[in-house]
Formats: sequence, structure tokens, C-alpha cells
Amino acid sequence: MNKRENILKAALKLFVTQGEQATSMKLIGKEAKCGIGTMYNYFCSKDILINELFVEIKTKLFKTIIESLDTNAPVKQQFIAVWLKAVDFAISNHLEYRYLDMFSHTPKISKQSEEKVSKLIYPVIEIYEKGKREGIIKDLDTITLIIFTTGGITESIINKPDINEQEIKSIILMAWDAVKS
Amino acid sequence: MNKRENILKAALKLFVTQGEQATSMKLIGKEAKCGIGTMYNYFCSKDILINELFVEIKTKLFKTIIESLDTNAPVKQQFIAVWLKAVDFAISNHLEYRYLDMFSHTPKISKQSEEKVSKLIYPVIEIYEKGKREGIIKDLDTITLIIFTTGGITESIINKPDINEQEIKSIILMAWDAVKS
Amino acid sequence: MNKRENILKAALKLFVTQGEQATSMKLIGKEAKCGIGTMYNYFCSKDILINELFVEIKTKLFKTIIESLDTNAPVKQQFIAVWLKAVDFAISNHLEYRYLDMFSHTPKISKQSEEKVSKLIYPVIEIYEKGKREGIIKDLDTITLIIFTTGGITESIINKPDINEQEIKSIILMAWDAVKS
Amino acid sequence: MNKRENILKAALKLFVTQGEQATSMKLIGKEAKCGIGTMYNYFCSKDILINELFVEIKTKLFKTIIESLDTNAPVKQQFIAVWLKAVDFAISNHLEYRYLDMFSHTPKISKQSEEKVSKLIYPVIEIYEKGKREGIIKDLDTITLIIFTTGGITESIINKPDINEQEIKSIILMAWDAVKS
DNA sequence: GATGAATGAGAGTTCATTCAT
DNA sequence: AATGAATGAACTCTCATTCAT
Repeated sequence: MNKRENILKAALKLFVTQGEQATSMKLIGKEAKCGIGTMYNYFCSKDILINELFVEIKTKLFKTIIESLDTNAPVKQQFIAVWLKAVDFAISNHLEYRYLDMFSHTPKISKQSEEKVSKLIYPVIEIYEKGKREGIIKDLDTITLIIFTTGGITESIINKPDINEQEIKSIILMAWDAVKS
Repeated sequence: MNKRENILKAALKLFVTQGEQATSMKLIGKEAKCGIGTMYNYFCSKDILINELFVEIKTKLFKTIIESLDTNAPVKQQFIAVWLKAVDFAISNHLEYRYLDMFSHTPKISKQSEEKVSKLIYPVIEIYEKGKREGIIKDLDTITLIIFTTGGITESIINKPDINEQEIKSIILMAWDAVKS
Repeated sequence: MNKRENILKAALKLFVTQGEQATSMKLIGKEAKCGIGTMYNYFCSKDILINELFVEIKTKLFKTIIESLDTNAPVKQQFIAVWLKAVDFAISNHLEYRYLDMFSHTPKISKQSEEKVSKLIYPVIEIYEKGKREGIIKDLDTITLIIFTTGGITESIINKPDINEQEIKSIILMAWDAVKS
Repeated sequence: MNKRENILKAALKLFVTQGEQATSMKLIGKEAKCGIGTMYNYFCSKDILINELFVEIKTKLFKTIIESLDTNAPVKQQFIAVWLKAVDFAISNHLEYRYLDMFSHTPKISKQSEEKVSKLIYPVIEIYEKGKREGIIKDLDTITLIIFTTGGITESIINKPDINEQEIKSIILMAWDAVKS
């Protein structure tokens, strides 16, 4: 029984279902079946708990995505594979995905956390750039392309958590159509 | 000098720049140059203030969009016009747009507010459906299509508040490519 | 009914009788018959309350002493008058005097408070210096002389709060014997 | 390496330099290089630690004073010797002396501790009484005399920790002048 | 005997809301 | 209608103490 894990799991569940404000440390302790003080042995403050959870989930997400990446495959295939993985993650880990959405663009997430997380996207950038070099992806700023696809797909998942296989495919193809030249 | 307007304007500024949690009613009163009690003459509670502001901004956004809508124009032209208007709004009213983003998918926004707001999208739905009937837009669930485009474009604006004309056009065309069949 | 006064009076009583640590803000509120929040309208923090009370009492003490000072009288007479006043104050305001003793040499009292208070002693210094010039008080550093007398007399009062007229006179004469040359 | 000693030494240092409130048991453990639990093998509670340290220091102080006492010497000589010893102790053991000052007149020190400590003064009382019998010390209540001298000298040391030989002598002579008839 | 993770009571403080003016 | 002093529930966080190892 890992206490740190329990605390993070409890916090995740409560933050997503009730909002951060409505989730007191006392409540997290109750859900995690530990005393309030115990949580402060693992996380210096509520804010730090929020940040560590954010970084941890984002890292897990990108790890999942990148693990299965075949950098020799054709760009379109890589693009679809990556986004399928991302959507799979979002569905299998719905709370986690909602959490990322909740705290993105939020003053709760520190500059430091943003930095740690910003590096994770590099391998994905690589795919888009390869596509641009091959002339099959639009010649726009890569970050612009990624943000657009991320936004479109994320919003779709958040709004339709019970999405089916067919719909997932359709959405990823929409994303592809958006960026392909 | 409209007091209600002042309060909403003050709240908007403070919520977006400091976060909702860090914005006490006292602070809003100070910014709006009125007493704390006064605010409670216009809004029963902080939550209601948040909700009314949300509905008001969203209504203003859609009003702006729809006002200039030429329902007889070709679908692609309407699509582009709508999204240009939306982006214009987002840029000219950056605080307002950030506010909408902040509180979307948030337990702070009540079911009632969501409902009020959900109707505003009808005219936009109409464009997509016309496109589908004409066979120039993908034959997918209309809401799915709208969510995807909204997500992609919104995320782009939020992440790049100083976006230029050229980039805006590119992004809207990406959105069009995503939904066109 | 002055609320600020009530709070200070309540804090004074509780701090002296139970110690500062054992006196929670809640308890002070109860004694002062006001809510916890009310106290924070008058004092930003517990520490500031402690400091303001300290400065206020010390100021009152010296005001009392100095008020009745006849700077033309002979030095010995002034010396005795000052210390009689001080002892009178200590007896009539026993809680106040104990409070000063409690928080002297304490990290709770800020540098700023110390400074404010340090100026109050000037008129008393003047008496000792006059005595030194006249050759009737020992030619030692004036502060040294004052500290010794203060220490002796204060300790006596603190240890014997029910001291009588005769004893007071004896103690002040001891103090005079200590400093006279 | 005596663990109990280490704990007391650590506590002494931290209490005096940071105040008792700011000194947690955890911190004492860190300074004493032992676990938190270990301290509870030697002292049932923080309060008991404080009390035992108080009694121990006060005992050490009086032991030092009395050790060198020549009860056959003239009263004035004994008086000066005793107070020189006391001041020596205060200077060589500045932390210890500050500690005694910190906790005197404090609700932290239990009645029991006060009692244990009150007996230590007997040999000093003897000097004053002898002086009174010989008519060279004022015919006042002995405790009154002792308290006055203690107060004057202690306050002087606390306020001037870097006092020099000459000043010490002056102060002790002031004390003598105060009590001599 | 030695340890320190776990605990939860209780601290100081904040702030949405009320209500007498 | 306008005000802001008053309120106290509820927050985050601390820390003396316990106890399984």
C-alpha cells in the first residue's frame, strides 16, 4: 500500500469531481484514508500537491504516447498512432485527462511545472516537422499546428467521455485533414 | 455610471488576472469602487455573479457572431465569417474570452447557466448542417464537428493572444479543412 | 463601547493569566465578546496585536510618569517622584505591568516596536544626567544606571504585587542608594 | 556521548535563539542528532523537558555560587563574591542565563519546579541575614533585599551581554550600596 | 533503547455573507 | 439604494505525541 499514491489518487478524484476549491485537505485525507498531517509528509502544501500531480499525469501521458512511437513509419501513420494513443489514454484515464484540462492555463500551475512539462512534447514536434519537410503537412509554425490539433481533440474527448471507436477515428482524421497540406 | 456594469467589469478583470480563488468580494468592491453590500444588491452571491457574467459574455460573443451572419452566403464563406468574428471577439475582448475558457467545464457554472448558453449555438449549427446537406462538410454528428473546431480555434487563441491576421486566417482554414468533406 | 479597547483588554487579561501560547484568538474573541474576524479588522495578526498592546502600555506608563515631572525640583526628589509614579502605575495596572515584563526581551516584540518605545525614556535619562552633573549620582553610564534601577524595582513589584506603601518607599530608597554617589 | 545532555543542549540553544514557540520537537531532535521518539524516552513531554532544563540550570547556577562561598568571610566580601560568581556564570553560560530569564514568571514553569528551585537560595539568604544581624545591611525583609539585587543585576547582564570586568564591579557595588544600611 | 511516519486536535487566518445604519 | 463593520464557518497548515518497527 503506497501512501503517496493513495493521496494522489484521492486528490485526483475529488478535484475533478468537485472542483479544487470545494476539495479541502481534510476531505482528501478522508478519501485517502490517512490523517491530514500525513499528506504534509509527502507534499509541502496543497499547491505543491496540485503541481506534482499535474506533472506526474502529463509525464505519464507522454510516456504512453511516445513508448509506442515508430519513428520510421510514414508521417500520417505516426500522426494517427500518436493521437490514438492519446485518446486511448484520455478514455482509460478519464479523471487524469480532465485534471490536465482543469489546471491548464491556471495560475495554480507554477512556472517550474510548466517548464518540466514543456519538454515532453519534443518527440511529437518531430513528427510534424518531418511531415512539413516531406511537404505533406501544412507549412505553418509547428507549435500552431500542434496546439490546434490538441485543442480540437481534447475538447472532443472532454465533451464526450463515452466516445466510441468509430467517432475517435473520425476525430483523428479531422485533425489530420486540418494539418495536411 | 452603471453600477452593475462596474461590478461585472471589476470581477472580470480580477478573476482573469488573479484567479477566482484569489479574488475576494472585498477586492471586487474596491476595484468597482463600491461597498461590499452594494454588490449583494445586484448579485445574490459570488457564485451567481460568476454565472451571470459567464452567461452575459457568452451571449455577447454569439450576438456578435450572429449579427453579421448572411445565411444566404455559401457555406464556406459563412463558416469563415463566423469564425473570423469569433476570433475578432476573442482578441478585442481578451479578458472576456479568457473568462469563458476559465469557467468552462467547471462546477462553478450551474446547469441552468449551461442550458441558457447552449441555445445560442443554434444558428451556427445551422451552417454546419447546411454544409452537410450540400455534401461539402463531413457527414459526422454536427455537435462533434463544432466541438472540434471550437476546441482547435479556442486553444490557439488562448495560447497566442498576440496572434496576427495571417495566422488567424491559417487557423480558420485549418478548421475548415478539418470539417470539409 | 469601543471594540478595539475591548479586544486589547481581553488579550491583556488572557495573555498575562494564561500565557501567550495558551491564549488563542478564539479565546480572546470570546472574552472580548466579538467574533474572530472582528479582531482582524483592528489588528492584522496576533503578533501585531501583541506589539500594539506592548507599545500602547509602555507609552501609557511613561506618559503617566512624565506628566507629573517637575524638572526644576531637586534630582533626588525627581528620582523618587518618577519611581513612585512608576510603582503606582505597576500596582494600579498590574496586568499591564506584567504584560510589559512578559514580552520584554522576547522575539515577539519587533524591532519597530522597540524603537518606538526606546524614545520614551529620554526624560528619565535627563534626571540621571542632571544628577551626574551635580555630582550626586554615580559617574557611570546612564543607561547602566537606569537598567539597574529598573531591574531592581520591576522585579520587586512583579514578585510582590500586594506590596504596601512602606515597602514601596523602602525599595525606591534602595534604588536611590544604589545610584547615588 | 550522553544523549540526554545532547537533547538538553540542543533545546537550550534553540529555545533561546528562536523562542520556545518556534522550536518544535522535530527541530530539537535534528539539532541533537536523534529521533523524535528518542527524546520521549528521556522527557515525557516538551513541558517537562522545559521544566527539567530550568531546574537543572538554576541548580547549576547556585551550585557554582555556593561552592566557592566562605561563610566565615566578612558579609560584604561574601556578598561581592556571590554576585561575582553569579555574573561570571551569566557571562560564561549566556544561553543558560537567558533561558532562566525567559522562563521566569512564566506559566510554563510548574509549581513543583518553582519549589525545587526556591530552596537553592537558602545559603544566599544566610549572608543577607548575617549582614542584617551585624547592622551593615538594611533592616528590610530579606527576600525583598534579594529580589531587588537579583533584579538589578540580572537586568544589567541581560541587556549587556558583552559587559566588561570594570562594569561588572560597578554594578555589584551598586547592588551593595542598595542593600547596605 | 532508538526511530520517524502517522496522526488529528487545534492554531492563525480568510472571506462570503449579513444587517444596522 | 449604499455601505462596511461584524461574523464565524471553514480553510490550510503545524506540531506534540504515539507506536510499530
